[in-house]
Amino acid sequence: MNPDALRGHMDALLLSVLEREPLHGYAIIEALQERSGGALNVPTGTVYPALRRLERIGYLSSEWATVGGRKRRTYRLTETGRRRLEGERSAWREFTNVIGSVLRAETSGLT
Amino acid sequence: MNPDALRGHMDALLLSVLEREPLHGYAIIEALQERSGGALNVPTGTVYPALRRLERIGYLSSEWATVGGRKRRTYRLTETGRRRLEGERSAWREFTNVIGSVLRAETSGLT
DNA sequence: GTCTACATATAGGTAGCCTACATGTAGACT
DNA sequence: AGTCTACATGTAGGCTACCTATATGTAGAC
Repeated sequence: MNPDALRGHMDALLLSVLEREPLHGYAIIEALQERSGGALNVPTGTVYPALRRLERIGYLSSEWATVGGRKRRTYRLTETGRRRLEGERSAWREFTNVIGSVLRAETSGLT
Repeated sequence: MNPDALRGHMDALLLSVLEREPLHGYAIIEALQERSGGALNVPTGTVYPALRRLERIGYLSSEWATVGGRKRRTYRLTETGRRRLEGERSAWREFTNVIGSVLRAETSGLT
């Protein structure tokens, strides 16, 4: 997967994976792999800064937890984030329609 | 349309629009608008450098023409570019499948 | 004489994603 | 006791594609 292709879609992925339940960063990375059938291997250097950014702008909130002696920062969707996810979903649909309409180059207009 | 979303898909758009016939930059911009139903308004500062880049790496070739007193640089797909377009198309399908599979968050696994 | 459409081009800014590295715990295995 | 792997978070710095803004010029309409 060309890394640049993810540009501008990372937020949608992260918000989407947090929709059903709060998760910590490491678990988010695993969830992305699972849901994509192994295709998405997003590095920590991408995910952790992105989560912080999303928290900073109010789409996520986080709190620390200690599980089995290890510290986790668990992120959850805020109400704003949930609305944002809806926006991301419809933006995704529009995006695929637009690009798809160009790539599906019907050579013939009328027969 | 969020500009960042285009990242990594510009090449596919440009190659695709040149598939049926050679076009010059200005006409390419218009073709992208038409095919996308007006959604794609790609600025000249994006298109012209991208076309040069695609020529440099061998996907396009170009030649100057003068039409109605105006100079045009007309781009056409090379054989390599045509093969590349096929690659871009299948990459696009995979990309949308992967992202789509994450965004389509089926909350229930089995009923 | 001015305005719009046509037509190409580049310098410089922005920002998000990645690589590479740093840090630390827990548990298994030797 | 030492090593290795999985778990877990984080940052600094680089890359690069896309955009904004600007420059330059022709043709035709008004």
